[in-house]
Amino acid sequence: MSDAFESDLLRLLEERGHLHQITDAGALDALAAKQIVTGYVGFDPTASSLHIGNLASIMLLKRLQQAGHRPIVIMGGGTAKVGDPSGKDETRQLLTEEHLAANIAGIKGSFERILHFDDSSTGALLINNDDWLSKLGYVDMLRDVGPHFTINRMLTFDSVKLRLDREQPLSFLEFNYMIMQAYDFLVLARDYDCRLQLGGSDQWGNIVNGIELNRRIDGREVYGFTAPLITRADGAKMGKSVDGAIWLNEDALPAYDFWQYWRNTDDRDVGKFLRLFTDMPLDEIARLEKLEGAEINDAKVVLANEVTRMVRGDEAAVAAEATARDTFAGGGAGEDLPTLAVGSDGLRIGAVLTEIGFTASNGEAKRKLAEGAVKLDGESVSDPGFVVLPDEGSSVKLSLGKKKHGIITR
RNA sequence: GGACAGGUGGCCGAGUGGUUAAAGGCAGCAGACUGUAAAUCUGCCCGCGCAAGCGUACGCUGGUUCGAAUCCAGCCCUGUCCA
Repeated sequence: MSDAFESDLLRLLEERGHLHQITDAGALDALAAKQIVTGYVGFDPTASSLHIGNLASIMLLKRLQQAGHRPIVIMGGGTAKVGDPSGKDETRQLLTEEHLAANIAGIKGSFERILHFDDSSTGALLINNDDWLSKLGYVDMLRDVGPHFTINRMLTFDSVKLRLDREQPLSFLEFNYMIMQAYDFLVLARDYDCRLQLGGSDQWGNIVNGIELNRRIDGREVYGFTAPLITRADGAKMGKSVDGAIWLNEDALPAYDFWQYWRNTDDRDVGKFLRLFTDMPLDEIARLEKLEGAEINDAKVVLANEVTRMVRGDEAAVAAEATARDTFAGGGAGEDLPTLAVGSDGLRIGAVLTEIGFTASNGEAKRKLAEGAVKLDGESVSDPGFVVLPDEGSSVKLSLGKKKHGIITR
C-alpha cells in the first residue's frame, strides 16, 4: 500500500517502519503535503516515568515534527482516571489526583528532551485532557456525545471483545474510556485545529471513534495513524522484564542500565530498532545491519549510543559507553557502574549483592554464591560467610554472572 | 434478588484432609557453549538466618480436626444464566 507517498511525513513514517494503518491515506497524504498538520498522541500517566514501550509512540511525534508538522502530547490526566481497557487483560488500578499530578510531572521531562517546545508553528505542545474532561457535566456529555455511539458498535471493539471473550470483567467506567478519548479528539480539532491522531495499533478502535465523532458532530474530516506493535525477535514486548520496565527517566533507571538494554538487543532486531528509534540515515543502517557474527555488536553499540543520547542526553550516552568498554572489553570497572560503600567492618557478601541490587533477597544471593556466579575482582567467591572489605581507599569489582558488575568501596 | 461456576506462588494451571513451600508450563536468574546475541543443554527460582532452624503462603474471617489449599459457616469479588 506504500509506494510513493507525496508527503514527507508519510514517506518518513513508512520508510522507518512506523506505519501500520492509516484511516484515509490518500487524503492525509495530500493534506500533509500542502500544509502543516497538527497531530497528537495520548499518554496515560500511570507511572512517574514512561518506559521504552512508549518510545514508539513518542517517535511518532518526533517524526511528525521532523517532517515539519506540529506535535501535541496529550497527557491523559482525565482519561487515566477512567483507565484504558485496550490490550489489558484486567482492570487497572485507579490513581488518585495527587498521584496523577506527580506522574505527569515525572513524564514531562522525557518529552522536553525529545521534542522541541517553542512558539513556532511546529513547536510541540503538552496538554492535559483533564482540563476539559473533568469539567464535563454528565447529562450534557450524554446528550452531546451519547447519541453518536451505539452500544452495538462499542461491543465490537477489540478492547471490549477481548475482555468479554476471556470472561474478564469490564467495568462501566472502563467501557467509557473510548468515549472520553473520542471526545479528546473533538476538543483538539476544535481548539487546536488538530487533524491527526497517532498511536499504537491497539489504539485503532479508539482513534476511529474520535474520527467518527468529529465527522458527526462538527462535520470535520480528521485522520488516524497507527504504528505496529513493536515486539522483539524473541517474542517479548518492548521493555518488559521482571526487574521492571526499561524506564526513560534517569531516577527510575540509571543510564548505564538503559544503555545496556539496547546493547543487548537481539541480532535480528538491530536494523529494525535503528530505523525506528534513531535518526541514522537509512543507507547507513542498511550497512550496519548486514554485519555478521561478532561484528554486529558494533551496530548494537551504535544503537545504544543513539537511543541513550536521545532519551538521556549526550553525556549519559558517552559515559555509559565508556563504562561498558572498560568493563567488558577492558575487564576492569567503568565509572558508571553501580557502587556500594561498605563500612570499616566490611559487609557479608550476600548482603553486598542484595544492597547493590544484583539480587532480590539474601536467599537469592546465597543461591548465586552456591552456583559459582559471584566474583570479586575476577576471583570466584562461594562462601556465604565471606566478608567484603576493600583496603582503605581502594575498591574491588563485584560481578554477578557476566553482565552485572559493580564497585565496592570502603 | 435467585441458580450455577469460580477466586492457588509474576502469569497460566494441577492439586479435594497428612513427607504439599504446594505437580507441570511460561517468564526470570545463573552455569556450559558463544559475540555482553540467538538456539540448545544443566541448575536455581517465598522470606529471615553462617547454620541448625524459624516465619509466612492457596480471596477474607471464623470453625471442625492431632493435622486443611483441601471439610463447615459467614462475608467479599468475578463470570454465566434467570428475574
